[in-house]
Order: sequence, then structure tokens, then C-alpha cells
Amino acid sequence: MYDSHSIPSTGRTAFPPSLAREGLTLEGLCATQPTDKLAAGEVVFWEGDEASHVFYITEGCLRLYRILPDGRRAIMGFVFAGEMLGLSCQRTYRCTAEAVIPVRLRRLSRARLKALGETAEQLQPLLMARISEEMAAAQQHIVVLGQMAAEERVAHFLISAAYRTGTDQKKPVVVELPMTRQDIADYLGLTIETVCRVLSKFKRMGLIVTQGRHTVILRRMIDLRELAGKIDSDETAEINVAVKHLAVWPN
Amino acid sequence: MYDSHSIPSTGRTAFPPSLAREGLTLEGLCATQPTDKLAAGEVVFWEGDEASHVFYITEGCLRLYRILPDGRRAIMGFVFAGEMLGLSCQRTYRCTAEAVIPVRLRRLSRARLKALGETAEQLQPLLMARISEEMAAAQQHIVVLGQMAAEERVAHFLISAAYRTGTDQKKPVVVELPMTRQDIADYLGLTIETVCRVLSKFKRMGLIVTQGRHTVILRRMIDLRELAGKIDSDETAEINVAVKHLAVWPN
DNA sequence: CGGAAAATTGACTTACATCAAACTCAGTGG
DNA sequence: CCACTGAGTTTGATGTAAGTCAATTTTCCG
Repeated sequence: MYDSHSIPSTGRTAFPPSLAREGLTLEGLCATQPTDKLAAGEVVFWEGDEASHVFYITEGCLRLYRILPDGRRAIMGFVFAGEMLGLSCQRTYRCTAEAVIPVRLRRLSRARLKALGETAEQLQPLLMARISEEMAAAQQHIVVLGQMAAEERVAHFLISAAYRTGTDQKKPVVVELPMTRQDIADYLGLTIETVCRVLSKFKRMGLIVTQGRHTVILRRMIDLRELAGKIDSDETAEINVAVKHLAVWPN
Repeated sequence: MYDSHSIPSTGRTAFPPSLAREGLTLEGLCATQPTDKLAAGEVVFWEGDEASHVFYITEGCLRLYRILPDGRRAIMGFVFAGEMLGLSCQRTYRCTAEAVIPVRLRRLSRARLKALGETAEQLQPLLMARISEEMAAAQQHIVVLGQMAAEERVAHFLISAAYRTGTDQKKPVVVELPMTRQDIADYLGLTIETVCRVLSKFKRMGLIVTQGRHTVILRRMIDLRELAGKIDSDETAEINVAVKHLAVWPN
């Protein structure tokens, strides 16, 4: 993808010369890193671990979660192929990251990332952009959990998944949901039974069709968006477009 | 606070020479900026506004919120004196920021902040640290909204407020809550009645005492923490200590 | 003081949780 | 290939925490 012969070092850290000029992306940086494979259920890192690396997911899906002292599990989010993991933390990771299905990822040490950041000043805005996107997603999640009823939450989840897993916006939209119903419940602050009932209701209403446990076809996105409270017919789209086009920080 | 005669410019942006050496802090940068005053109810910026400035709050308290299409209000957080506002967004602000009580703040243009960032590379880690803290707070909020019952939420809110408004940890802890019960409800994803009932119950249990609408005295923090699910007897403390000591990004 | 906004309390309703029982489906091995 | 298995899911019956509606009561500000 990039030519790899090295250039005279500035003294700190060598990085692919092509990156210095034009196509500097976090994915690009990770592309030269070793690839790891994880089986379903394996953990990339635990909450509280020293935050030593950032990761780029090339394949699969991860759940990010915390376990409360009494055993409840809060799923903070999911990470899909093409997304990054581990950017928005400081000393230690604040969630456990676990493979939902088999995962391939590339790891980049944060020390190296930091060094690169000092060499290539274009890198900082990219990092900022990514973290801001994560923040936007977190705020969205706060609104969903704080203000929306069960049906709205599920509708929102489906729409959001449709955008992220980036089906080509063809109708009807086919969404792959590799996680279990329990995962969805723990993510939406509901019980597994409520998630099931809402999905069944959506089926009865003709809003969705399921194929097996992990495939949902969204018919009538319009109505689903209406149910989701229109919070993000625009906004979710925006967030995801921004991620994909690598928008940069202020100007 | 800082001497203000200008130095030979590097061509971009002048900034106080004292900052270039040692005590570089975001607060320091803001200290040289003009001060604004807002009355209660006045708005610093609206959701969707061009994100042109960051702010340092020297006095008062702000609520950050979004209004959903159907009129529901989601309060995403509060900003107290000594904290910064407007860091974690990109093109536009993602919440409206409104004064709960009279506020004094200093504004720093993001253009200037960016320029400074390119001159003083120590600034980037500070920014990262701040944004990471905001992210940590958002994740905490997600756990509270997604997994905790009403009493746990209120207990958590009280403890959290106690840490942030940085009373000197003397017992009993006196907490000033300038916001209304409705604000608290919209922040915790509850109704105003539920917030009242829980506070009344805590009073009956002898966990708290109130003085007027906006002062709560926490007796028996231990029990309150227990109620809050111990989520953050450590963690909330950590977050707030980190903010105060200006921890920096990875190393 | 007086009045209006905010807070509190009570009576009742409801959305979601809980408990419990089938059902589905993807593997596995006979 | 098909029955067997067990985890995962779905559905139903019932319980309950929190919401809604409706009075008071308190607070505080002119």
C-alpha cells in the first residue's frame, strides 16, 4: 500500500515517508503494524490495563464494557471493522474490549503514536477528530439512555447500526448484528426480554424482517426514524459520514 | 496575572512569554482573555452554532443540554467554576450552554488556540488530557443512565457534585446545587417528582440535610457511596483529582 | 408582605422488569 | 443424515419502580 524504504530519521521515530506528505491517516499508520487475530470471547484489553496501544480493527466486531461491583454489565459501545479502538483514554483503558466474533486487528503503540505526533503535526488534528467523534457518539448514547423509551432505543440502535456497518444505503437495508440480544440489552439499558418484545413488535408492524439471529432487514427506514424520535435522521448520518471522510479538527 | 507586552512574533500568533516557559495551562492562556458576564438563563452558545471559541468559567454554573424534536430536554452535564467549556467538539457545538446562575467566563478563540498549539507543543497533551476527562465523565454518565436505579442515580449525583465543587472534604460535606430539581431530573433521566421523592427519602434516612433549595449537606458519605453502587468511590475521585492536577496524556 | 415559581407529597397508572416456560437453531456425534 | 444437546431467544403471566396527574406547601424576591 505504501512504499516502505526508510528516510533519514529526525532522531526519534521513522515512519513511512509517503505518510509524511499526503495520505496521512491513522489507518495508514496502522497498516504497517503486525496483525493480531482473536477468537470470539477473547479480550483485547481489560478495564484498568495500562493503555499501551491503539488498535485498528480490520475485521470482526468488539464489545466495550464495564462490570459493576454487583455484576451488572454496562456495554459502552461496539467497534466494527474499519474503526479504531483505544484512542480516548489516558493512563489506563476504561472499558474491557472483547471480541464478539473472530477479530483481526492491528496494534500501534501509543509511545510510537506520540512520537509520530511530534514529527508529523498533521497527525494531531486527525486524533482530535477521532476523539471528537467518539465524544459525539457518547453524547448521543447519553440522550438515548436518559430520554428515550424502549422502542425508541431499539429503533435508534437499528438505524445507527445500519449507518455504521455502512451498507450501501440500498433499500431494503440489510444489517448484520453479530452481538447477542443480551449485548444489545446491556447496551441499551434494557432487559433481553424487552429487546426481544420490541423486535417482535417491529416485525409484526412490518418495520423489519429477521433472517436468523444476526441479520435484520430494515424495511421502512422512514418509520423507524420516526420511532427513533428523529434524533438523528440527520445527526447519526453526519457522525458517520464524518468518520468516513476523516474530518479534521477546528479551523 | 501575566505581563502583557508582546514579544517578536514567530509570524503566527503572539502569546504571553511567561507561558512559553513553564506554567503553560489552558487556564493561564485564558487568563489574558476578555471576561464576559452572563445573567441566569443567558446562553453562551446554541447547539449547532459554529464552534468558534473555548471558554474558561471563573464563576457560576452552566447547564449543557439538547432539546429533542418533541420538546424533551436532555441535560448532558453541568460546568462549574474552574472548568472549561467547548473543547470536545468539532465544527459546531453539540449542546446549548446556558447559565444556571450568573456566570463569569473568559473566551479564547479556537483559531488562536490552534495557532498556539502549533507553537507550543506542550499544549496538545493538555488538550488531550482535558478531552479525555470529558470522555471519562460521559462514559460514567452512560453507566449511570443505563444501569442504575433512581436512588443510585441521585446518590451518585450528590457524591459527584461533592467532589467537583471541591469542598475541602471536611465532614459533613456541604454541597451547593445551583440548578433546579427539573435540571437534576433532566440530567439523571428521571422526573422531577422522582428526584424529590428520593431526596426526601434520603432525608428521612438521615443521609442528607437540606438548607433551602440549593444546599445539601451530606452526612454519611459512606452510605451514600454504598447506595451509588460504589461505582466511583475511587473513580469519581480520580477523575476530579486528575482534572485539578492537570494530568497529561500518555507517555 | 404578597405572589409566583419551585418543590413536595399523595393517589393512581403504566412501561418495563422479573419469573417461568417454551421454542429455535447451530453444532456434535451416533 | 438426523436426532440430540444446550445456549440463545422468544413469549406469556405477574410484579414493581418510576411516571403521571393533581393538590398543597415552601421558598424567595420584588
